[in-house]
Amino acid sequence: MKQSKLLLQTLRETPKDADVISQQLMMRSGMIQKQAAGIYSYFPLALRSIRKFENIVREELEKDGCQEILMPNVQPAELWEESGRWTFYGKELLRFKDRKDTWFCLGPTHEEVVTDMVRRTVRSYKQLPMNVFQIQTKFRDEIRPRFGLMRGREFIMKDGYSFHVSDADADREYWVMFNAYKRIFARLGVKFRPVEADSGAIGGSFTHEFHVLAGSGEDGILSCDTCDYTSNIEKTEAPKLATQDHGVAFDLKRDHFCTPGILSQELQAAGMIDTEHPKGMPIAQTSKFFLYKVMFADQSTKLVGAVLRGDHEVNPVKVKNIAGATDIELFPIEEAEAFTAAKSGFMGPVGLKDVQIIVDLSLQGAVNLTCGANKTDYHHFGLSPERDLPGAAFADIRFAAEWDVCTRCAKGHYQAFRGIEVGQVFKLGTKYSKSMNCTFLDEQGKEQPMVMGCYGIGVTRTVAAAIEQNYDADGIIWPWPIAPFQIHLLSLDPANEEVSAVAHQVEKELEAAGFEVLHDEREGLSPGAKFKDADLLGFPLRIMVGAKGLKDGMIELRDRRTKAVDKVPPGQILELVQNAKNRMMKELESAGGR
RNA sequence: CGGGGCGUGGCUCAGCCUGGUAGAGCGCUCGGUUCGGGACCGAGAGGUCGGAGGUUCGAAUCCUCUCGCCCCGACCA
Repeated sequence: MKQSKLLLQTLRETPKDADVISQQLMMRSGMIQKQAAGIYSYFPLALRSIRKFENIVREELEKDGCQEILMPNVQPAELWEESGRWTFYGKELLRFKDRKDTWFCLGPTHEEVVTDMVRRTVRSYKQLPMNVFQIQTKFRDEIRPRFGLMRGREFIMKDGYSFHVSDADADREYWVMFNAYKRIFARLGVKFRPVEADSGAIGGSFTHEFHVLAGSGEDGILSCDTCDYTSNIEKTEAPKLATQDHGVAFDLKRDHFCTPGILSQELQAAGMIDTEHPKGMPIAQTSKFFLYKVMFADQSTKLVGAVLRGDHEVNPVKVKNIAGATDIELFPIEEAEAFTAAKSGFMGPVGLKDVQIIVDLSLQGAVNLTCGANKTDYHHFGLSPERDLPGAAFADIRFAAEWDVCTRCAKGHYQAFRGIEVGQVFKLGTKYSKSMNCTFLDEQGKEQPMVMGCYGIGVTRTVAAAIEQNYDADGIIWPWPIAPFQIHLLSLDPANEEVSAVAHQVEKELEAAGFEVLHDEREGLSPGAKFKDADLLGFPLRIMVGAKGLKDGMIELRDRRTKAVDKVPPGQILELVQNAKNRMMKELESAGGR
């Protein structure tokens, strides 16, 4: 492919509205252009990468018997009304009317359509299980699209759905897909982790997210350094810490400490001074308190108070799940202050009415704690949650932290990573099959709802994530399997006849051997400019043909990642390229996840 | 949706405070000299200054309204 004819404009300067690396590099390298917030055009280079990744996905899914289908982007409201999501899905669902005044939406996901397809086609247990997928453009009208392809409104996604006669069979398929995803991301050549995640209010079901590891990732991940336990920090089980020795329990001393005007936990602890604590309280002997308003599926609400050790962080997702709620928000500060009759910083769990109190596990059995007195500027001392908070539940509601002991193996410690969520496997159960009446006849001739699973991969996000993990100061460093081209061939003196002849010969030879070559034969550009462009585009291998090298009968091969250069006569370049490819593919095998 | 910021040739930005009829660098075209890490000289093309209204003899500049975009907080692949 001749670069002079490629639809491409590289930029020397970073467009000002690009703020993450992948977006900056994809815009500078002419791969994408923004059309509107979160909506991009893909140029040939980008599309080549996307297609390559899609094909990896296809190949691996087809190995497990998944069938590719294509569903409509524009979906009738009827189906969404049936599942109940027309009202529940919020504003991310872009809705509009056609000329006949009928409501439609742009598909943000396809559970409704696929369930409709299957219920109209599958009648018998003999036709199950069934696993179908599509690779298609999705639209979600995100409140705040950002980070280029990482969180667009329009994006390409692989979504797959499976249908089963039983829960057990859905579980079996879940792990089949889990392993298929591991193969897919391993082939991509990126570092990744399958991560246990919060399954939300759907309840009982388990789910894994697949994360590409990158410092810029939006999600926190904790991974045990000894066993396989890896989870989203929203979900990571926090170990119960040993109860600390706070001496012999005494009664609750009300309004014991006065730390006026001091809000932060550390300063408060330091300011809690009495004759026995002239230097203030240790922070682990203080407690902190948060009031949440939780909402349930039937739209009712309730107040929940969370009590934690002063040096721990509350995890609202855990609080929400323990309360059995579908949604949670911090009780607005003014309302909370009115409710407790104390300013922020001095609220506490003692004596509150109509509040469900949940105490973190690490405070179970603790005595002589401090807590807010529900009186501005004052704290109680001597709190014993089990004694002083009747009706309180004890549960794990704190964020696990790096170096906490793993709850699964009790040996290892958590290590922290940042991740970009690129895929998810999820057991749906019968949520859609029941509401949409997607049933089959079992061996007894009895009608049963199908058990469903769903499996997503953000295709465009994955390509962006691969860049987030593979770049340097000069540009992208593509992993071989999804590089737009594998080889960048630079004619440094294209007007020189010998250079041109050799370069075209090399191009032909490599292409004949099955390699993808972009030939930069543009005239009138200095070598330096071509080098800069080549580094920016970041194909794994670069071949340089110049008059200077040919004087000695040599052309050069350079590795984008290591910058190592080999010189050979043109006749040996094919062999050298083949060796380099083999080496890179071998290195990829060790780069993947576990 | 709340808070903050920005809209000026394809890209990055100056000019705005203190109104006087639009500028630089990069990119692009043509000619010439260069040619191994973003070369140089000369000549060009390209902008209703996001949009509408207002103030004024005169608005990129001041006022009002609007649209779009970006960043920080609750959703998600």
